[in-house]
Amino acid sequence: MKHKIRKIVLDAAQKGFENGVLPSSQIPEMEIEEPRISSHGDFSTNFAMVSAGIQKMPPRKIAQTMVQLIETLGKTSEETASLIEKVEIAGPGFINFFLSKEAWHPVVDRILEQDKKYGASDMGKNEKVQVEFVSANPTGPLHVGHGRGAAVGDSVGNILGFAGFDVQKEYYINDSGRQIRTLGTSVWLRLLQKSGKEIEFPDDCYKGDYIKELACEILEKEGKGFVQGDEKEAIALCAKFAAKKILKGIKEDLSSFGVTFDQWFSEQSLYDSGRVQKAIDDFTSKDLIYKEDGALWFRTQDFGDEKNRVVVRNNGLTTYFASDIAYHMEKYDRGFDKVIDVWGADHHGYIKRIDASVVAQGKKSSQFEVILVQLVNLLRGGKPFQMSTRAGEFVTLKDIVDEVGKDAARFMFLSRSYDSGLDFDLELAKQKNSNNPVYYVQYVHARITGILLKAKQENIIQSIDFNKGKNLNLLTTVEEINLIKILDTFKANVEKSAQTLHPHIIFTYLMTLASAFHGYYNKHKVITENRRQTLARLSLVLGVKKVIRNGLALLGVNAPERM
RNA sequence: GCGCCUGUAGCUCAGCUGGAUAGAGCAACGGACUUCUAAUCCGUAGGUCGCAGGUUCGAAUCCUGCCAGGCGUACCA
Repeated sequence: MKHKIRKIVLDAAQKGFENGVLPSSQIPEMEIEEPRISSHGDFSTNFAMVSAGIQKMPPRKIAQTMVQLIETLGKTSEETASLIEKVEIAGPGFINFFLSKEAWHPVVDRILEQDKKYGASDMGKNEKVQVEFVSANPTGPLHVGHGRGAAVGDSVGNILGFAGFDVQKEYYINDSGRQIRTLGTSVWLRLLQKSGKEIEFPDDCYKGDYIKELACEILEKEGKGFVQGDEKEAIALCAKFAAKKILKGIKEDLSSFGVTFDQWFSEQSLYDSGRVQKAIDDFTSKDLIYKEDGALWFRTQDFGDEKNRVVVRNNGLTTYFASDIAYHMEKYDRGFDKVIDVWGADHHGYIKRIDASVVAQGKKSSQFEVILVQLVNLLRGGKPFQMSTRAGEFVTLKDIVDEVGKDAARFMFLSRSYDSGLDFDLELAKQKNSNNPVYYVQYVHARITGILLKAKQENIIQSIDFNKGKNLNLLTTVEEINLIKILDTFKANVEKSAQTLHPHIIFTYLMTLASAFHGYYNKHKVITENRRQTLARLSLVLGVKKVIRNGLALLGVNAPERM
């Protein structure tokens, strides 16, 4: 609807220039906005104010001229005439448009026709985008923080896909390097303890109970003789076994959280294929890497980092940064126009150096973006939930999904901007009332399904799903027009969400739509004695149902038929 | 010290590519089920948009400087 209004303004301005009532044909940046206050119309533009300088006329004078031009336009264009009820000038020079009720009715038809595609956009122009998220080390189960990252990454991927991007979701497995060796050692030591050896468990090893369980499993599988074997070999075996097992658990936990990946990418494969070495050689030949104090340094400082960073330590081992460089090179080689990494906020110090490596290989800084997800504060009944990472006790993602459910958890994670820290209250997420936003929105879907089922039972409609609106001109109450207006903005919200990479925009939108629907539901009956009006209202609520479903799908939340 | 994020109602937060009287939920108080699901709705009350300057016809929104909180500042991952 907004772009229709914009077109009318542009046409009018053009006409004004041709007629000589406006001295300039230049069109400045202007806004078409939806005023908060209904007395300011359905749409409003600041055209007159921002044109004052160009036209060398006072804003209100321009506005007056424009109103006349738009009225003239209405006389020649039937579409414009049927769209606009009246145009007013207000305040310092706002031009306010009041639309006719009929102008809104086609929106319902569009929703029913487009169904699951309603709200989709071609804004991404099929551009190839990769979203990499979670990528937790396979050294332990996923915890709450990973959950938020998973929800955000998955959702951003969905939203970008819906907005016309060609999206691939990827998980990077850190299956190489020190922490995997530490994992192996941890399991090995627990295993030795199990078999009766007195060993002090080091502080820098993983302490969770899952390590002990893994040790038991290996012991059972390999038999008692295993502890007598070569230690180095045994640790390597432990590491491999544990990492594989843990990764399997991670996959399961993510899957029950509704998150699936298009690709799981192994860090080790970058070493095996020689890509890490190739990246180092490549940068060295371009003098981007130099040797100092026995280590190899990448000149990230030349790209705005605070200091240069080590890629190969003086003991000959590569740092994670080295494989990260190779990994990001590999991503672009796969043809992605844009690469998005979702990281926990505690990693923000890494942005500059990865960005440096991206720019150093000739990509634009805008082709790489990091979504920094702020930390989660876990609460229970309003009280902070202390987690002792040192003792290896923490609340896992699985615990949360088991306790509050996938939908509630995901909705909660996506309810706020990831720029802000998030309080996640387990008690609150479990409540099945208005304290818990997920039910508020899902309830709309269930309620509407109930209405449609009843209408079908009473033979008012043949099927609870149809793709053409009926008697839409009978939708005339303020609540109905208001609902349609909200439905109309869905696509704009999807686009904004895709552009800013902020899923909570969809959350906020769904809450607004749900609130408008519940209000309507309590004020008006859908099924009434008036059959024609009933059909009109059924069309409208079916539209609401579809938009709720589409929106929830973007967040990875189910839309239940019944609750 | 430096970097990133945050500061809006008692609480949790939207709004931040500048617009006309700053919103929602929770909590508080008062109402609405003989009805298509009350997991809902309606009403009342509640704000120096951290502080101070600046840009602008117009600033919660942009700029600068402070103040406060979180996180980070390794040849760790």
